[in-house]
Amino acid sequence: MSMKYSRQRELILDNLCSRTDHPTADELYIDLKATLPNLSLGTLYRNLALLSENGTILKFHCGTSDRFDGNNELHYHLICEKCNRLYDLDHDPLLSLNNMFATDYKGIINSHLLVFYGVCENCNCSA
Amino acid sequence: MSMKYSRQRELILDNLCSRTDHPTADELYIDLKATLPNLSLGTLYRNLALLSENGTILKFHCGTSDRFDGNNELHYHLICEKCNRLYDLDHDPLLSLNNMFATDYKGIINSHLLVFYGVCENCNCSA
DNA sequence: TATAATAACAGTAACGATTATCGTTATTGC
DNA sequence: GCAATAACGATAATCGTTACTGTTATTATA
Repeated sequence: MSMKYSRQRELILDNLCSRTDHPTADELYIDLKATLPNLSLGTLYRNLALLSENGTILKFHCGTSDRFDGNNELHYHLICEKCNRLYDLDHDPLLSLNNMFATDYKGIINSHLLVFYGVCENCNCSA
Repeated sequence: MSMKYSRQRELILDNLCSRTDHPTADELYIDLKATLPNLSLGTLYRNLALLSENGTILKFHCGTSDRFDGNNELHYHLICEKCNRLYDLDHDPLLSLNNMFATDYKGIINSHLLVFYGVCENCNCSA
């Protein structure tokens, strides 16, 4: 089942890659309505699933819903415990973590997910 | 609103702490039905929420549902990409990660979640 | 140990994010 | 062009979780 081109998928990916706020499906949907007034929420979900399954984008669960990231390179996140937003953290990828845990492990370690919990700069300053 | 004792909560916690398979609410429910035939699913969810909010247990999202861990100390997990099970990894807590990322960060970092993706020992051996 | 206050319960309805279905439309290879 | 089929829009269904309601159990106090 090879992929066929679709304008909807292209615009979904464009939109996601142009932003760094890790939107939910619904947040993307609202924004995409401007350029694709007839876009169906089902189409959005289907394409987000396709794109995350083939590794083009990242998907992870945050609060009650999924959030998406157009940057599929290994990087780290902070979830603010006050405002529940999700932020990128600027740090080199720690590939050594995989090796560190692979020692003495009889399975295979391919990748990792590292999320920090705390208070973001905004919430910390305005507190 | 102080907590009152309840037999249901005690048995829920006992059950969760006695196992290492990180059950979903539903998996716990099935097991608890043996000792608490009248247990309501709402009661189970309410108590799991209470226990995770006060730090007695850990809750995290995995696949389509939440999974719970009776071990609330900092430790790490592996999600097997073949069988989708969740395993504990035996490794010292990396408190230095918090410090490493806190440098130059103007917010606050309290804790972290580190999950590895790969293939578990079982799936790797039987492949 | 009776009583009053209220946390917790069982049962069930509601919610909401996501997925599946279905008839139609668009893309692609021949 | 044309046939095959991936993708679409619209909408119904799913399912994990939460909220509601009247009742029961715990706890502190008299």
